[in-house]
Order: sequence, then structure tokens, then C-alpha cells
Amino acid sequence: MITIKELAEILNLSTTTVSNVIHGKTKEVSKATIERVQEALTKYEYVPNISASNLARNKSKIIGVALLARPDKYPNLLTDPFISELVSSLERTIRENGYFMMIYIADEIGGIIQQIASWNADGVVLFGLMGSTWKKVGERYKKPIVSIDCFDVTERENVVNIGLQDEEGAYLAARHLIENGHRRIAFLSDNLHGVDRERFRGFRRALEEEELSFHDEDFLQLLISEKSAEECFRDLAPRCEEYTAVFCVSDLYAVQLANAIRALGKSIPEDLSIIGFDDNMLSRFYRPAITTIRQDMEMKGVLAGSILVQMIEERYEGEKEVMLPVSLIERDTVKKISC
Amino acid sequence: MITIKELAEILNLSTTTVSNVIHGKTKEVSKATIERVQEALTKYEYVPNISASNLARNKSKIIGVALLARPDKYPNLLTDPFISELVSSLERTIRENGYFMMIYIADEIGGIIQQIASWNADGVVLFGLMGSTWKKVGERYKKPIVSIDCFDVTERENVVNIGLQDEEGAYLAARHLIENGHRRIAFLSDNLHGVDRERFRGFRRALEEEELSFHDEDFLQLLISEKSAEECFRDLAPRCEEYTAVFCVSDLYAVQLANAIRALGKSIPEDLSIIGFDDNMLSRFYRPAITTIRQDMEMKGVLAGSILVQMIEERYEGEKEVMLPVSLIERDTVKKISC
DNA sequence: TTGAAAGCGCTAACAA
DNA sequence: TTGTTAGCGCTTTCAA
Repeated sequence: MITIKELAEILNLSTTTVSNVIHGKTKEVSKATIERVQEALTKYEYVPNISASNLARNKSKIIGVALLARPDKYPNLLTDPFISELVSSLERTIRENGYFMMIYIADEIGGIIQQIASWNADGVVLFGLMGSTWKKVGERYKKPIVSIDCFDVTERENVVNIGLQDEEGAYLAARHLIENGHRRIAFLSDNLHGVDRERFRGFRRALEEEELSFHDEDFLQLLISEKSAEECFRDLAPRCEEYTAVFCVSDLYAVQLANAIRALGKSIPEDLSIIGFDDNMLSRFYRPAITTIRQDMEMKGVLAGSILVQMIEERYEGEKEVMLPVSLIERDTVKKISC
Repeated sequence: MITIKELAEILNLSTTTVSNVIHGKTKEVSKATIERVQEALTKYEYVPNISASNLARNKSKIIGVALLARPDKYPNLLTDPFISELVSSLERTIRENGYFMMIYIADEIGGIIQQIASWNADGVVLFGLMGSTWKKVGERYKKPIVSIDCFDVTERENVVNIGLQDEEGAYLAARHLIENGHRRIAFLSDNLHGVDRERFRGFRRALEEEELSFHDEDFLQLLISEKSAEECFRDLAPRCEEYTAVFCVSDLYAVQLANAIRALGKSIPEDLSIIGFDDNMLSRFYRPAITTIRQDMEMKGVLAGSILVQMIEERYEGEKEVMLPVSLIERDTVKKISC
């Protein structure tokens, strides 16, 4: 692998000049030398050494993408349609802006942010971060950060959050069920933190508006840390007898619930209406196609990537928090019933 | 960010010594200094600069993962369950071995391999590479390579291929259909290259064994470069009238075909039997659950990652080609018929 | 047991 | 228009 220095010697030029034509800073270089250099570049198949360049410039063109997940979940995190759509559009946006993506998956941010700092990443996309752990991030990493689906971020320096109208989405879902005559509606999720807390709030707001009651047992909680997903749903399915409809916080859960219900010999939506959240491949391909709340993951990735790049290049002038809209996608898993 | 040099000055030591204790080369360092250094390391929150280290060592701990795909397809390549399972297990394996993954998605290998060389990646995983383009790779990149699902690789230096018993898989699928009484069987795919060619061969072998004829029109080709997937399947569905069963080269296609058939008011498998390939999330979650040929993507990623690491560390002693097995997963989309 | 110093390849301020 | 040179932070050989 030939270096700039060697090239300079061969051409009887300085490294500066060679470096300049490599980077197109050719205002002050004569036509003749430009050509000579470029010929040599291709002739000797020059390949830049990015490590050296990074070291000299104190930049890296790397964007770190940190995905936080529980250890039992992250072995196959990228397999989750929700995550893969996000990463897919992030990757493309980062690439198209001339940066490189380095993915980190782990259950705690400390080590990750350390490594990201080690690589001198120009910026970071953070996903799945919980409240208390923000401290560590701020202490160890001073460059731009875009967080996705985080809360209480606005007071932080150098951080922009891409969020979603979670509350509104769940509200729309619940309203849709109510408008179709449903009165006994359950809420299905594995926790009540972060986005799911917001969705829980929206869900309850819709019920309260109609003065429908909601009791603790109407929260169908998946104990995913204790048993396999399949077991969770098998155990939960019988409890759905009590309801005419279930709101699931993801399409993945909606599909799995539908299967568990059907395994009991019942049918969807005749025996139970189901509504999901996300509008990804699963709800679209499943039959009956799942009625769901759409969020634009594509847009989430694109925004996260491009805003981060703008921050890195010191030309971002938008808000500290961007809220993406949601919409109801009516398909075939909500039955109209007469109370 | 404090550097080794600064640390050395503070401690009145040489950079060598500091560097040595950082890397645990402490055979020739006194207990006392080890402790002093380690205290300072934490006190001053030392973070190594990987670019500098890479430059000095002429290594990078980076593994490049190059995914080749047609431009119209790669915007959302990572969204494909097949790819996401692969990348997910690759990422984990790479991480667990102490390396970093850098993903590259593009339609031609030249630029990618250039960038990978620029980063001085210690090794590369190649997916989706076609025959003629291997030249470029060999010319520009001399370090270890693991290819996935490639052919004619055994004669190359530094290359190990992770393949699959594609021929056998399709053979199993076709046999299964035949054993269930099917005689008019179509083959559905978007091309007949690479793995699909192998599958086509296996498929035909099964037919030939039973002296069943196969004509050109029995190859249902998806013209995915010309129209959207949905249109493809809508246009293709009526042609399935002619058959009692269709073998699809992926679960994704199997699901989409099933939906197109059902959109015509027919049912699966009563009116048409379908068999897929991959055994991923789609075939498992769909109802009726798709009968399919299982391949272990998890294993593919793990093998690719760990073999590459072994090659990088010069301790790989296995074959130049690893062939993963397939198996038939019987589910609910193949009907037993009496001829 | 510790240190001095050269060098990895590139950049950029400054000089000519 | 081109060249000189001093780093960037770390590793590693060799010497002390």
C-alpha cells in the first residue's frame, strides 16, 4: 500500500501538494501537477489510511449507534422488525452523508460510550436509554448526541431527541375500539416505562373520556424476563375471555397474541378484536391484517441521522425535540360490535 | 481527554511503562508502579485513542461486513428478516470476540472494498457477491475474507465460504410436495442465479426422480426490478390456478404469495399448497403457519464471524468451504391430496 | 525494572 | 504554486 509520502518522492513533490490534490484543494495547484498526481494515484492504487487521517484531524467520520437492551433480549435485537427498520434507515442516512456507522449493542451505556469515545466518534445515536443513566453519558462524551424515544432530554447540552406522539397514538387506538362498540378493553405490554407509559396514558385518557373504568387486572403484562414469549402469550391468552378487544403496544405482540388466541380455537376478530402499534411488516403481512397505529420508522432513522450530521457539522438549527406524528391504519382485526 | 504521554509526565514515568500496564504487560513492572499507574488511569479517566493505536499497530479490530444488493433493494435491506437474522448474529459474534463491526451496503463491491481497505479492516464478511466481481476483491484486499452463500470460492487465497445445502433443501421441499400427492408444482423465485440456481436444480431433481415434467412456464418469475412486490404477486397469482402447489425460494415470498392467493378469495392450503425456505419469523408467525425448509441463519452468522476471527488470528484450521444442513419443517400449508 | 526515541500515515500552519 | 515541518497518540525496539 503506497503512502502519500512515497508518492511525493516519486513525483518529486511535497506531501502537502499530493494531499491537496487528493482532497480537491486544487485552487493553488497547477493543472500539470494535478494531472501528474492523479495519474500516479491511480497507477499506484493509492488507498488512504483513515486511521492516520483521523488521528491528524482529530475527527473520525464515525457515527456510533448504541442500542441498549436487556441481555436476554439483545442476542437478536436486530431481528426485531421495529429495530431493523430503524437501523436500516439510519445506516442509509449515515452512509449517504459520508459517515460510517458503528453499531454497539449492550445492556449498559457506560462501556459503550467509553468505546465510542475511544473511536473518537463524531456523534452518537442513542436508543433505549433510561433516565438515570444519562449522567454517565454526559460525563464521558461531549460531542453531539441524538436520542430516540427518550424523555426529559431537552435540558441537556448537545442532545436532540426524536420522539413520537405515543400518547396520542394509544389514544387513537383506544378511541377506535370504543367507536366500534368495545367497552371491555385490555392493555398489553411488558412494562409501563418510557414509551409504553405514554401509551398507557393515552389509552386511559380515551377510556376516561367515555367514563369507562380500567382496573389493574386490565393491564395484561408480559413477563418476558421470566419465560419465553410463547409461554407468556399462552398463559395470557385465557385472560382475554374477559375482553372484547386488546390494545397491544407493538405489532409483534399483536401478532403473537392473535396466534395464541387462535390456538385456543377462537378467531380474530370475531372473538377478540386486536389493535397493534408500529405498522411494520408483521401487521401488514399477517392475515387477518392487523389494524394498527402507524409510526414512520423510516422517518425516525432519516431524521436521527441527518439531524446528527447537521449537529456535527454545526449547522443544525431546529428544535431540541422532534415529535413524529402517528396515524390509525384500519385493517381487519377490529370488529364492530353492538354493545 | 488525557493521553499516555501526559499521564507519564504526571507520574514521572515513561510512556512505555504506562502503555505496558494499560495492556497488562506487567511482568517487568514493579507492583508499586502498577498501582500508581492504575490509580492515575481511573483518576484522570484515561480513554485510549484507537485511531492512534491502529496507526501504530497497523491493525484495526474492525471487521467490515459488506452486503451487496441491487440499488432498488438495498434502501431497506436490513429489514429483510433473512438479512437481519444474519447481521444480528454476526454483530454479536464479532462483538463477543472483541472486534467492531462496520457495515457497508452497496450494489458494487469496488468502492466498498476500497473503503474497507482504507479503514484497514482486519477482515471482511462478504454477502451477495456474484462470480465476476471476485477479481476486484482479490486485487484490492489481501486480508482474510469469509463469504456467505458464494460459489467457486475454494480456489481463492484467504477466503472461506459459508454455504448451505441449497440443492438438498429444495429437493426435500419438492419431495415433500410429491409425497403429499402433488404433481403439478411450480417454482417461484426472482432469478436463477446463485443459491436460487442450486435450489432450482434440487427442485428439478426431485421431479425427475418421479418422472414429472417441468416446463419453462412452471417457473414463476417475479419481475421485482420492474414493479413493486405487491404488483408482482398480484399479477402472478392467477397463474397458480394451474398448480396444486408452489415452492417459493424464501419465506418472504411464500407469505406474499399466500396473501395474493387469498386476496383472490381462495384459501391456503385448500386451494393451493405452499412451501417456503428459510424458516424465519415470517413463516413461524403467519397463519396458517408456513411449511418450510429450515436453514440456521444464527449459525451462519456465528460461523462466519468466528471463522473470520480465527483466520485473522491465524489459528483457523478448518475447511475452505463449510456447508450448513437444511431440514424440512412441516407446518400447515401443504395439503395431502389424492391424485 | 524503566526509559528514549523512532515511526505509523496524514494534516495543516507557515515559509518560501 | 510548492515545500518544510511539527505534530496527532500510541507502540515497540533497544538501550540503560
